Amino acid sequence: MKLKEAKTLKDLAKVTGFTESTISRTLNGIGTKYRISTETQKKIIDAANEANFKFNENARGLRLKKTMTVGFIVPDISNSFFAKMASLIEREARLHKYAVFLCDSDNSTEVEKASINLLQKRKVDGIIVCPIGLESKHLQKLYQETPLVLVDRYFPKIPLPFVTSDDGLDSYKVVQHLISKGHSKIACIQGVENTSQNNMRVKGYKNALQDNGLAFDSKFLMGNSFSEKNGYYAAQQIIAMPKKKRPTAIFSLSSIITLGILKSFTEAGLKVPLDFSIVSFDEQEYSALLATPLTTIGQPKEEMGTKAFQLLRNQMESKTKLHQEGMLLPTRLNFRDSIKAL
Amino acid sequence: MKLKEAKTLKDLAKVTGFTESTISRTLNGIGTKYRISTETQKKIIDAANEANFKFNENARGLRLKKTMTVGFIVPDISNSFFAKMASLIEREARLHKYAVFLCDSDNSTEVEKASINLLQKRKVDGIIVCPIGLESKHLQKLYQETPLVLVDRYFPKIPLPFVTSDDGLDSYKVVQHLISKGHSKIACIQGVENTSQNNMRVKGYKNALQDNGLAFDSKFLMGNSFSEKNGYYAAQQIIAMPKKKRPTAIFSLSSIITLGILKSFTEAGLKVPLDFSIVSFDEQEYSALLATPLTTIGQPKEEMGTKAFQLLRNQMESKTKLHQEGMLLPTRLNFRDSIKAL
DNA sequence: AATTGGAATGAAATCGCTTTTTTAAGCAGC
DNA sequence: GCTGCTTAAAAAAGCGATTTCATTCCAATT
Repeated sequence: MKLKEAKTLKDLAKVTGFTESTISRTLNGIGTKYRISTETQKKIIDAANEANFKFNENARGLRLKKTMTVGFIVPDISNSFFAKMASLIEREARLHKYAVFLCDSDNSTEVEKASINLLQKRKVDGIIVCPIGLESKHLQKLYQETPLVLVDRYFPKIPLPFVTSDDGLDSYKVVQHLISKGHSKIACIQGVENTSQNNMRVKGYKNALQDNGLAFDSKFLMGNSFSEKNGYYAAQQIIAMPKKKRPTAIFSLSSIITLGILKSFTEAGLKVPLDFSIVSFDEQEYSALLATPLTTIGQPKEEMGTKAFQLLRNQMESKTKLHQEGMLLPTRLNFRDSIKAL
Repeated sequence: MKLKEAKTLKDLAKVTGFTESTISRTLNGIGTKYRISTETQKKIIDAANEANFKFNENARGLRLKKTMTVGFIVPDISNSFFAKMASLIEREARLHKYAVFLCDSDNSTEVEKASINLLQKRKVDGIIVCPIGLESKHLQKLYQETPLVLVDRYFPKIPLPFVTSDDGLDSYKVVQHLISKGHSKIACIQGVENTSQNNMRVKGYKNALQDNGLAFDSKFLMGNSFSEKNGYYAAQQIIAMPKKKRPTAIFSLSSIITLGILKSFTEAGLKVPLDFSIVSFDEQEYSALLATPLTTIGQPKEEMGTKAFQLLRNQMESKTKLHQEGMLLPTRLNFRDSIKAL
């Protein structure tokens, strides 16, 4: 065996004449602790460098029962909201020597479950999941076995650690703002009903109406998914309403929905805020550059990613379950030109 | 040991009274081939289900020398261009039972190298990388050892498999279009110089100028990174030029750069296409909805992701190196209102 | 002279799985 | 009664690490 071909500790042992244990200790930096002479250590380290030796992390993981890997499950990684979070989770993981498995649950609870299964088979040390949000049993079960943190969406009544933004507050504020500008017929185009984030936003919307003496009109709470199509069709419905009865303002619960709404308006030749005022959740790089700069509620995606990994790391490294409720980070309101005073 | 606590083959062996080999064979679906009686198999399968048994894929990977994992290295996952590709790579991988390690190289060749190292230690079966693009030696070395496919950026003179888009053609066409509309002073705001994609685009730009009898003016080839800042500052420079000498049209080599340009214009109170005509690389969901709907050259990101994984799978499963040059997929020109006829 | 103790390594078990090699039992054939 | 063939399953080796427990050598102590 030539030195340059040494791929494993065994190979290195054969070539250098020392045993696997000695080499393992040396390369793991605990040689001195085990009284391996400086001379021997130098020989081993030189040989390892020469051979461009790399540990097999799978074998280590097997032996150590710690793989230094985590999983991140998202509904749709092509959505820039999740991509931004992924970016910071990956970075944080990298800085702490963890590798990240990316799983796209494709907006399906079934795929989400399959992804969890996959990650467990791979013995990840922890999992961050942005759940679809309609079911939680499988997540509770998961939490019995593996460190877990939820991001963005969570389950208010279920004790699982989470990091998300406190969407209700600015939802309330922005709807109040619309009202103060003279709007009384305000539509809300929502995403997936009964998910935590949707609920918080809708609650803010309803409370603002109520506190200002406006009746909630269920016709004006529209839509059913965080998709462009949803916004597109809801906007068409709104356009089709009799002019006197239709809303003058729209509160859109996600940037993707907003794109659909805007597309619909563009096709119909309608202008913002001339024909409709718009407020949208989720600030994007382009929000200020659209035909009409949008008033938005921005979420701290980056911070959410960072914090989520930190919470996960706490669990992974302390081996204790966190029974804290989780973290609610503040959102940020960006006022722009998409609101008309009536 | 209780059945429900059985986590390993050994545990299952203890509980059922059969040996690990028999159980392994049964659960891997090759029991019959090894003449394990139907009765025994049923007992084993029932026990495994009852225990909710999951194979340890790390141990399997170690033994089989095949981990069913791949790595995907991108310069910046928060960039929606790469996120879209990631989405399809993940999907394709999932359908073929591979798990995906996501590595963000943070636009740094050093991190790219570290990521490769990490993936090799984890014994991935293959790697897809969108390289930073200035260095290729480490990739050539990698290709000696691991199946590899490059996406988006590649190295024209180096025989590594790649999938990318043929950006020169539409670059040429769109610049020609600008010229036909009367523009003769056309700036090009580029990304990272000497990367394949940048080169192709610039080449298209220069060729179009030349073929139309226009001299290439190096003052008009500006910028140095695929970032918003780059677009922002380049646009400021353009604005600062004496009005008679400054370009009337801008060819931006990425959507991120374009956002910077638009921000700059907005701040200066300049309008597209009134003050400047713009053409941008990379179609986005919002391209048609901006203050002025943009003329763009769209790349087939999804197809690139899919094809990249397919090419990788070919290598992983045939164990033969591909010495084909790679794939160049066509781009798509979307004409919109951001060009003024002079 | 025998024992002790520290320094420098080595041997062997183990992690959870797959696979090659063996074994054991039952029955047919001579 | 022995050989030889099936059938059914067990035993053991090995993947590449880590770690507990030994071993060897030699100087110092009793």
